[in-house]
Amino acid sequence: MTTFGGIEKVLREASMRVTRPRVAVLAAVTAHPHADTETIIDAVRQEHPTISHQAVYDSLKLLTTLGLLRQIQPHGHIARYEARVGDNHHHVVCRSCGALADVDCAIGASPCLHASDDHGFSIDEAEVIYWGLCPECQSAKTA
Amino acid sequence: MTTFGGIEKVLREASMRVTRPRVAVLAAVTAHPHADTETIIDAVRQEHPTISHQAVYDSLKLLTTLGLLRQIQPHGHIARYEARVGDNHHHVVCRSCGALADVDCAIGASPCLHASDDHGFSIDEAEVIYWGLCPECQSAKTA
DNA sequence: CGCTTTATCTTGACCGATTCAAAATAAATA
DNA sequence: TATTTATTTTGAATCGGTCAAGATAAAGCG
Repeated sequence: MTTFGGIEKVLREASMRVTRPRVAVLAAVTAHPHADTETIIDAVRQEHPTISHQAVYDSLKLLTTLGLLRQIQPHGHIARYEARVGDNHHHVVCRSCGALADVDCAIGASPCLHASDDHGFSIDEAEVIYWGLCPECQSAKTA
Repeated sequence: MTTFGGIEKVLREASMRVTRPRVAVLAAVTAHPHADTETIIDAVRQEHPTISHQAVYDSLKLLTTLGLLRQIQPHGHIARYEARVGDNHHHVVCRSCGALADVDCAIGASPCLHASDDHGFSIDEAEVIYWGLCPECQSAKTA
């Protein structure tokens, strides 16, 4: 299986063990884009009821570090994860209900990647979050 | 005093009372850009030792809502505040130590404000966070 | 200016996402 | 299959931040 082979290779190259929790967490996030940690824990336990929440937290952190997952955490909301990585896309977040959707940046492949004055920082990523109201909350307000 | 008059006017226009905690919090954030809540509490208490942490939390939230303050909260870091608002600037955050600096966007006044596909959201703000390493952490790594 | 109303503050308990730590388990290697 | 040690399990702890009830003080009025 592609997903399987992918994670195995990445883990081994990083000298990390290929464990059930790690594989299950990657699968769960792939199946549930933008899910929060609790949702992922539940999804993982559908298949493997004995996996602890701690193992899920650890796996999420490791997979994020290795670049297999990406963490999204808008102000005032808990962490969410997605398996769509490396394509430089961004997110719209609803101020009212926290709904989240993917957006490709209007500018192109590397939007805003260069700051006008980087203060000596070596920048490797530009993260963009668009804030607004989702369609549901808009109509709820006018109603 | 400009700051004073400014906050009074904004609060009254919003039908909010002008209270000591609110004025003190705005002054503290102005004096300590990018400070976290605890730092602001300490600063406020230098002048007004009896102000509670709750009042500071409430004031920060209110002033942020009214647009007098802006909250910055990069992943894995606690909330910080700044009084520089309305000029559409962004931030660089150090992945290693959490250091934070202001950046004006390279693109111009309204960087990336228009998403390619907004999924029906009405977008009012595009927030950009540049991730990287600050000068200190860069030299620490090579050393 | 003192009185009334009620928004705001103080106090102190509480919450929930995440982390820590120690003992138990299982992946990798020989 | 046995050994090593990275990972996981378990369960407590941490810590920003929030909630709630009673006390206080801004704002408006006589």
